[in-house]
Amino acid sequence: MDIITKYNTQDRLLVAVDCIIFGFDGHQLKALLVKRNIDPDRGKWSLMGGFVHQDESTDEAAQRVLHHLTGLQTTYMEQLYCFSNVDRDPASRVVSIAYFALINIKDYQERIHDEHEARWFPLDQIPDLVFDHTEMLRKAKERLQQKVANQPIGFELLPGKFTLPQLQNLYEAIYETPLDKRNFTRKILSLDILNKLEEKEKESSRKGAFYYVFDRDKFSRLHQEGVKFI
Amino acid sequence: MDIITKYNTQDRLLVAVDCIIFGFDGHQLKALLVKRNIDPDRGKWSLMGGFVHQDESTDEAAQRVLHHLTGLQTTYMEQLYCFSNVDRDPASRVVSIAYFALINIKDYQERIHDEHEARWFPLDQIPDLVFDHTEMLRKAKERLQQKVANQPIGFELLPGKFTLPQLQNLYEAIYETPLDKRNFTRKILSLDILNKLEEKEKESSRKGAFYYVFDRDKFSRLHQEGVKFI
DNA sequence: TCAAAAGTGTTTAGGCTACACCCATGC
DNA sequence: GCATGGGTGTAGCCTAAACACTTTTGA
Repeated sequence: MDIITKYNTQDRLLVAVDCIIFGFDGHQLKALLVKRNIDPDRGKWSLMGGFVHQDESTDEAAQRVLHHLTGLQTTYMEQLYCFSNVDRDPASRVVSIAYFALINIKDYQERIHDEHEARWFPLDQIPDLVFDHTEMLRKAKERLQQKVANQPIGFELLPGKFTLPQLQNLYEAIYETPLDKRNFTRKILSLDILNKLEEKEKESSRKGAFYYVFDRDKFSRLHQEGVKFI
Repeated sequence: MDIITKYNTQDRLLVAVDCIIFGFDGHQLKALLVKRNIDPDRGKWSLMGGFVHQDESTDEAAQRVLHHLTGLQTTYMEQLYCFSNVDRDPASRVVSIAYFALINIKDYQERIHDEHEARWFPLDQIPDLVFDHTEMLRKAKERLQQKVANQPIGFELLPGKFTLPQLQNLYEAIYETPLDKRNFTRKILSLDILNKLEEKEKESSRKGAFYYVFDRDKFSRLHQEGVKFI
């Protein structure tokens, strides 16, 4: 069978991307959802998604979709899983590649609300979602937990400078479990990937907490993979 | 925009699956490759793959492809990653979902050789592969290493009964590093997921090594996820 | 009797966990 | 001066790593 026969007789499918966008407001881990504006299921909450074009990779499609929603270009983004049940979208056969993104919620909160009917939902208050998006979100949360334990991606969810209590809150939110303050501090600082600033954050306490910044150079001097974070 | 307009104006893409099939012969970890029999790159070594049909999920497509090659139905199989670079297949735009499978090499070795131009290659002697299949294999190996440390999937690569030295060989092959025999034995046995048989394997030593079998019931009494194996 | 692989315990070091009090500051 | 959250040290436990000799048996 030659190439024309083989390739041309095959089924062609709609391919989509859906983005699970996580943000952290200092207390809660949240996901960004939009109101779906096409049928079927118009008006239900949904992950942000879109179809993959002929001339772009799924990574590029996911970046395009995220950029369209948030204006962000260089967010941390990672492919999650391909969802392909035949009847996952009742309107048509659509294979969807799910991506998850981590963004710093503060910087983009307002812009998002202005431009789209989008809202941040705490992970324990997610509404019913269209199709298999609930499953996608569940899987994304799982992956985030795994990932954050071994790679310094948690910092993507925080502003450039952050306090140790904020960082601990983030890890507690991701793991859904309280952590010991002294053990947490010791372990993070012992990795030697943070730089302490002179400046203090004074909004959430009278004493104030020192700001730290993540030092990518220091980190890259560790093993690229496999460093245990928490 | 209504559903007809939205869905019908989208690009439709060829979607394929490619299977990274791992086997273990008691000493080496191997991958099953086939000679590609269509253009482009006819005659080059390749992962086993095929196009996804309109009426099947990618999981089903991967099972179909694996079954076609090996006759196996119920192998351990897991989705690996979606590869979607626009020019990954020079003949046409094809999005490929890669799967990796673990099979017991001994039971199926002859059948495979008879029916297809397929061969087992040790992982350190993989030939040039078509398209991005080298990258797929690299990623599969990485995933196997991660996975086998936390879940008892290594047993899928062994016959139903196996000796501790065989099991250790397997882990050494996957991790590409020697392990201490005493520490290995103690750790595996302490998990209490193996049953020792009376019978000994006598081919590879004069003394003989006791056979063990993996006990799925005992295992499922442990946490479903998150047990550290090695 | 020798060669070749199987089987078996102990010691040590490092990391993880649990735990409670003082500090700095704004009101 | 008091309420609030920030910051700090130690001791016990457990797990992981290092390490060498004896056993079995076929040739």
